[in-house]
Amino acid sequence: MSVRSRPQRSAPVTMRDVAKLAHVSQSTVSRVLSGSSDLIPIGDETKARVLKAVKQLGYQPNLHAGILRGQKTQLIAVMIADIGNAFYHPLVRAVQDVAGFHQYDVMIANTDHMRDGELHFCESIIRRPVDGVLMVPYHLTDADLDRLIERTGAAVAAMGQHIEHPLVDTVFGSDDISVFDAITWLIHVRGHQRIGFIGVTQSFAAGARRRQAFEQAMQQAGVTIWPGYMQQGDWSAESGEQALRAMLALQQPPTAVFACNDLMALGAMEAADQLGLRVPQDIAIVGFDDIPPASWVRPRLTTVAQHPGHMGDILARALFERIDGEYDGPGRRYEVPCDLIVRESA
Amino acid sequence: MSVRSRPQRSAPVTMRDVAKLAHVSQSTVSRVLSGSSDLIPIGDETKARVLKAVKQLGYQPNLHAGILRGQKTQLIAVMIADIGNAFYHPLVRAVQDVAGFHQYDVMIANTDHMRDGELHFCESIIRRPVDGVLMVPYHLTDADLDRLIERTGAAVAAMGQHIEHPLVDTVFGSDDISVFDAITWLIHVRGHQRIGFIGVTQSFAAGARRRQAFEQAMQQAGVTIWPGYMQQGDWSAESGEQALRAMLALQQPPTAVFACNDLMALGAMEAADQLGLRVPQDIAIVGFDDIPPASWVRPRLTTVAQHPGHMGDILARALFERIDGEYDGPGRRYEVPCDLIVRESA
DNA sequence: CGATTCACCGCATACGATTGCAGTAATAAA
DNA sequence: TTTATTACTGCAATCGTATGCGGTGAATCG
Repeated sequence: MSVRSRPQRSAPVTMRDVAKLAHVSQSTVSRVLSGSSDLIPIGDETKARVLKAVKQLGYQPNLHAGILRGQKTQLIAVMIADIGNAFYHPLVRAVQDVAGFHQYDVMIANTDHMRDGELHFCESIIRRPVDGVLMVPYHLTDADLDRLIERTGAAVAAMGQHIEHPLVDTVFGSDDISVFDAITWLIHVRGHQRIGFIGVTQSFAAGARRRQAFEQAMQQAGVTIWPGYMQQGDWSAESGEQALRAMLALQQPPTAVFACNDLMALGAMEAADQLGLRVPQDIAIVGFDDIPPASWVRPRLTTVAQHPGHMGDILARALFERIDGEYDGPGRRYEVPCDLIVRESA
Repeated sequence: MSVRSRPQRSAPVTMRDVAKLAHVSQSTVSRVLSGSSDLIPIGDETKARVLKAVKQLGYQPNLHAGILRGQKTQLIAVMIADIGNAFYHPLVRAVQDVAGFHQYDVMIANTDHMRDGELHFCESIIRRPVDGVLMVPYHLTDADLDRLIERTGAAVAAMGQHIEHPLVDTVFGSDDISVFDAITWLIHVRGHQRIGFIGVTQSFAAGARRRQAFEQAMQQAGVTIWPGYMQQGDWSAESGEQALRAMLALQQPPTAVFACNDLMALGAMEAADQLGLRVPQDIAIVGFDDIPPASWVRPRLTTVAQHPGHMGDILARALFERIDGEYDGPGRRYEVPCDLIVRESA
């Protein structure tokens, strides 16, 4: 090859170029390529000439042109909180795989758990409409989704129990049940009486739900929640570390803690280690999510497994059913159960 | 709000709608909105009417129309091997942040380390041209990149020492030097003589380079590499586990191993643990990358830190300098040094 | 042999926004 | 009063593709 030092963007190859080379009209090229030659027949010889010209010029159709004409964008958008959180990787990966199977590209945006980020995402989609949107919203309301759907006509699938829009398919884990079970297990099987909770702001629906499940489990077992036992983090490992430190500074520290996600649980383990406490003997720790590092640390983290990969797969398939027009009924709700994975940290 | 059960995608609001409402022509609306009213003046009263109509209809310009006319796509594409590998997260995140700052959306594709995947990515970009491409290619040649640039006119930035296209900006870590140093350190400071290597196929430029650095370090120190000490994985934790198992099954197993990435090193630690070996007393382990879990495991992993976030930032900034036309000279090469992080596993 | 049918192909328009060019009215200059 | 200038606005072409409609030549039918 010869690498020119400045490859002038050679004028892009269009259908007209192909047409000229094949001595046919541009419409004929279009018909040959789009397979509509079944309806409006094209001579075999002509077809061959066109195909040859296509190959010779290396013609690739320009998607943008078709999009303007109202065709499919062959693009879906994914909104998550933070690509840096391992919880989203299997989800994103599953979505990308399903999309790839359908010949679709995937746009990804982070919101950092902020409503502004989520709204900004919607604006982006209105400016650049896509065929489908797959999201993990924390703050968006059904009204926001309604606006999005009305303006863009996109199919929408979302993760989260709190989404109830009539046209949006949703998946969600049975996290409330699982939290309840995990706490109950901590009390009755492991014999803990002083249990702390590392949660997040109530503005996260998932956070509020898990906290409520925690309180219910405690109450039902007749175990009291001591002051200072309800700490708040921001989903990050660092915040988990701080939260546990705060609890351990109490006069009567808990003997076990439940963290709303693994990252915070891992941070808590770090704090325990630094304070010279043994896990689980001095302080038992239970996480939520079951991200890979949970089974790499020592002691291995006892946690509740969600199945983000599976969830992403379900969501993506549902989304493409709508995009492909195979389904257009009311929003479907898929619940995928979580599993308590008992390892060594509790 | 009222959630209709089937919000008919209300006919999208176009400039013509705005024009009609404001009793002006569509071109006038365009001029008001695109700020070109500085060159071609527009009456204040007219301008106000247009703006009011825009707000009233909630008009948002359709990006696709402008794109077809040769405007910017406001979109960049990112190609990585696997979003599931923690190494790429800071990189992707940095790119997304820089892109967001420039009001750009980001498309992401995985190649799973396969050449087919990389080529498929290029085809996608030719079909849907973007303003910029940021990639971590393992197999793509300069010729492939040349074709990509020629066909799409996109600015390209890549990670990898082996990319030398005259129009592509590149970043790369000084991984060869770091591997050399790490091995030398293992020999002279830690006193190891029997050192194993967990690498990958030679078809990965990075793999070949690190392996060569390993061999050079060994040779220069006059330490022999025993048969069976060169194992091959596929970058995954599982493969690292198997690789160490294979080495430990040798009659004379190594006392230390170097793994080409942290995932494989973590897998090796897992294997050591299962075989009842103490790290680092029985077997020392050194990784490469310094992903977060490296400092969560016990013993903490000694590893060579690359700085993917920093690299992504550099690459993204370079890319946007080209996109914005602030730079269009020859490809720049940025080297960012790696650091040996001594922790507890070696 | 004239009329109908059919196979095949091109013309022209539309999608939504930008922009060169032209046009109109009002004002300024001659 | 005529001309030149300015301030403002509209017309129409354009990007690349899909598609309704119309046209042409040949074959078939009555």
